[in-house]
Amino acid sequence: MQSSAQIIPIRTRESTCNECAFRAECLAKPDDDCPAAGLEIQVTPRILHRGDHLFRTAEPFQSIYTVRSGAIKTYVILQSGEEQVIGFHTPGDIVALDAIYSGRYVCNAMVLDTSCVCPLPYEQLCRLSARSPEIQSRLIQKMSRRIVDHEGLLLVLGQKTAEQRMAAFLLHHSRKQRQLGLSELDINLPMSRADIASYLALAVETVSRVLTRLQEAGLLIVERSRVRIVDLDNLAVIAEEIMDGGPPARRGARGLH
Amino acid sequence: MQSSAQIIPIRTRESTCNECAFRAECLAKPDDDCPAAGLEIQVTPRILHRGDHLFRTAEPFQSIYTVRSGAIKTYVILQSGEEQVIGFHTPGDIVALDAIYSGRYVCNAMVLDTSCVCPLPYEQLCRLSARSPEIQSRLIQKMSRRIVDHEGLLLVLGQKTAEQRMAAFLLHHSRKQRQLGLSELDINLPMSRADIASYLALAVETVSRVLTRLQEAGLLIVERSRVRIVDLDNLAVIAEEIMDGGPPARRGARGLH
DNA sequence: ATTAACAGTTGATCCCGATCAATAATTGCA
DNA sequence: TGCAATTATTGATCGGGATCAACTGTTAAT
Repeated sequence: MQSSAQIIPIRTRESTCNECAFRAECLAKPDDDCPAAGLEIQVTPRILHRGDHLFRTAEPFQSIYTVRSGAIKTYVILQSGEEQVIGFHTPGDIVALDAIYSGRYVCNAMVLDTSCVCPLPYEQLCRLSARSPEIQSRLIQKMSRRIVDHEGLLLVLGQKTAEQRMAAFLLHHSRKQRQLGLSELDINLPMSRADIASYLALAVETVSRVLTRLQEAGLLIVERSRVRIVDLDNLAVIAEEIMDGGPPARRGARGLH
Repeated sequence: MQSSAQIIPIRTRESTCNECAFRAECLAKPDDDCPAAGLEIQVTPRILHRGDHLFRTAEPFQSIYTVRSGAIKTYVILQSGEEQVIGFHTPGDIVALDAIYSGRYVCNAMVLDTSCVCPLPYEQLCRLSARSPEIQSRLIQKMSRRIVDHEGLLLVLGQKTAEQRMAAFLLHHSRKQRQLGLSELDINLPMSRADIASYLALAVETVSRVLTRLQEAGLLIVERSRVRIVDLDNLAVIAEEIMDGGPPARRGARGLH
């Protein structure tokens, strides 16, 4: 369990690990029989700042990244030259799950707000997860979650009005913040209106108008890159509860109980 | 390597396995040292017919399914009572990857055309994949692929016109058929216009009109549930190449070589 | 064959959100 | 601190696709 030289246990000594995607593996039993004990992986957390790129399209795929703090957007450049936002990633999310398939990054990943990420070299992660059913299960769980989220987003983009999309978007962030133990009413939006518009498939003007309308309706208060939710219930009514499939899980399916 | 009683090797004796998602594991070296040799899992292929349900929303999650032949649609019922199609699944696809996260099926899965599927009990698959890096890698690969596909679809729904969506849809099926060794110009569409409309977030009338328009433009010939592509290149120009991330892969990332 | 139920096509109208245009507020930099 | 550049908001117009409506195959049951 002793780590030598540059190789340190996945339970890195850096920062709190509270929101690390692999927290349960590393911290569930903080001091003794951690499931990953004895399994080693090189994890060196990185701090990045607004505007930094984590990786860019077509670069060879090396690592996936767990977001520990901050916010990251992924996007592609369309042949028209304009940027298309694919997703926003906050603490607990894993970035670059879509790169595994092709072996190269298919998005650009740009930091929106000072962030801490843990690069997990994919080759090493594979070996680790081959030896630890918990970690294997957790990775698959995260990927399944991403698929569920995408399906929810597909419904939003396909069937919902501008107001419903915005409501669903805010609600989604509200729930994520609650999961992280933060306020569910005080939403921080580190991305620009243009980013939100692109992500929700709306025009920037529409995003602006809808926010104004929701504010006039007394559902929320908009203040630059922060939104205070006043009436969460009615916001949920507008969104009509289609994003997010439901609460976490029951049977984690990590090997038979 | 001998299988006893009901437990048979994953390399099932049924049908050809040509399009089985785990084909490479089972058939790469057909007779001797198959990577899954010695690892056992209960696989009993099932035949289903048009209208049959593979599973329904909220049923407890037991198995994921690999599609070996036929076609299956997944859908949910919205609170409005109307059906929303989530996806179409053809040979080589895995159904129910989104159920892993929550431990219950989040979609209904209905058979569109006589199909053969292999139920893979998830618990068993986990144990198997914990012992076989190849199978673990292959499952993760499939999940990553699904995420990539969803991202492509998000772009289509978010940014493309009715004509572009239809073109992208047909192109997607064309490519899938080519991968399966079938004609890339003679597309079979076992789903109804309503299914296509729901999936592409269009009205049924629009699907009809767009198909007519594409036919009048000489790009294809529509004959009820079959579409003959006449001008594949220009169809691709219309779709503007955004669905599908690109060709398969280079480094499969199955343990470092 | 008859007919009912359904699936698909075609036509006419309308509306949500895109686009164009102008202004206002922020941010960054000298 | 002020000016330039960027980002956000508000207003006016327009159009793609939804919706409503009518009609035309297709299939299946008797």
